[in-house]
Amino acid sequence: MTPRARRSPRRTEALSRERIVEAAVELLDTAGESGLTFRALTERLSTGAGAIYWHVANKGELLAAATDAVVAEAVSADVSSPRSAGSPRDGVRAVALGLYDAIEAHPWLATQLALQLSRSPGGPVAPRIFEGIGRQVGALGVSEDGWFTATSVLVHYILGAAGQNAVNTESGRALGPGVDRARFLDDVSAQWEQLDPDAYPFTRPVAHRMRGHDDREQFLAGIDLVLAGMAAR
Amino acid sequence: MTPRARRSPRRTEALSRERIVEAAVELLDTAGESGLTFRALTERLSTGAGAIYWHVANKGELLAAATDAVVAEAVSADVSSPRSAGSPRDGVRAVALGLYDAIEAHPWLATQLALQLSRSPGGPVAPRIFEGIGRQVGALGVSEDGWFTATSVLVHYILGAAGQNAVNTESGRALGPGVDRARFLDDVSAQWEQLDPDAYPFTRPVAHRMRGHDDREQFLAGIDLVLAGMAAR
DNA sequence: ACCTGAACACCGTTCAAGT
DNA sequence: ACCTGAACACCGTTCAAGT
Repeated sequence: MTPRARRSPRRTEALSRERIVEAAVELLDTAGESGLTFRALTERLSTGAGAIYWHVANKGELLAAATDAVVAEAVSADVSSPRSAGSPRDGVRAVALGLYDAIEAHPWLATQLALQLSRSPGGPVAPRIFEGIGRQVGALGVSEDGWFTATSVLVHYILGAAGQNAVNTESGRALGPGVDRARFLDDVSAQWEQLDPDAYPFTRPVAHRMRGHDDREQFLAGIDLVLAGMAAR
Repeated sequence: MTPRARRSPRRTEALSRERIVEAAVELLDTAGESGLTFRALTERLSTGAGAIYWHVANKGELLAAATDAVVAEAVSADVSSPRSAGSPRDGVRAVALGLYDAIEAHPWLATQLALQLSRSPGGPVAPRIFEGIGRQVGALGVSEDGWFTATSVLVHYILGAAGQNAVNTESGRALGPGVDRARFLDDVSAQWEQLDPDAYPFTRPVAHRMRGHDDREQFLAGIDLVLAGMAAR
């Protein structure tokens, strides 16, 4: 927590895939998506480019590994949290908020998640999230058919909504999470309010709903809607 | 439909933003995301790089414009289609399938949509889709509160599910849409079936649901689930 | 087996110069 | 106002050479 903890990487440690992925996450967090370059990475790890390619096939694989590492932590963290000890519905909420928070903490995650899922759904990220959500949904006791559909809808909604609400500053978040976020949503709201009323008769009147606060509450309302649909089958 | 229709761009026409965007879409369709470079674009339009920069700020803006152009067509196309003349539920289905098909026809669209929405939600793409879906949802007659939430869930689900099911071959789709797609889903299914049973007790048993066919039906089942939740409020 | 780092191919963007 | 195209800065990746 000290301002300048760990400056130069300890050169004594040997290079490994884990250390490379760890450095990549740190670089993404501090310098944004455009900050992750092999040159920046070699400097941070005080090594050569070829050394990284010995452990990692290419940049795409590195980004996939970084995404998976962060998602794995986010999904597993809340599974047995005290909050999920409540109703099954609370369990779904807990995992959803875990992913929501992870995207808020790592702005690059929204984009990478979307890239990962659309470009290589066969990768490790999709089943990990699916399992995290599905585990909670399973506790609600429905048929396999309803379970699969509900979990699919929840996963896509969570990733999409959290991604769209994430402040993506490209150079890491600037101030505290609350401050930035409120201004960001205000901006989007203002832009939606300036839409042509004739072309956007439905969207314009609800633009104010994005204003300022309670995007978490709105996010959870969507989850409740899906759960209600599941119960109604 | 002839194999070699329009080879060299007619140099007589003046350059314009529309022609550039049109060429970008064609390039994305035929050569994939990595095929869209300013060099390929200048060659296709038989012009210089600076000429493009006169009409378009940078590559990001060009990709946003290409995405918006395709989405605008997809969303508007089905709004007054004969199929949406049925129940309001059919209207939602029609717009959803319109976007689904657009992503299938333009594999790069899934990625770009995700990038656009997560990186610049203030852009034109988000409200356009929101309006397209919301218009249909509005016909179902619910309170503004329920309307906003349901539309949000639907939009994210549609984009996420369609994106994940899209075959992304990076160099354009290879064969007919049906053939490729079935094999693609089979592959993903096979990979999910090889997951560790202990770590994935919920996901592995439903892997077979991705096999081969009827992903459209599964897609629509998710939409019905949301609509059921809306009615149950 | 693991690492070095110069070299290569390629890309987005700029800008002095033209019409 | 609109276009040309060479030049620049930067990037991912390779590979002969080292230990």
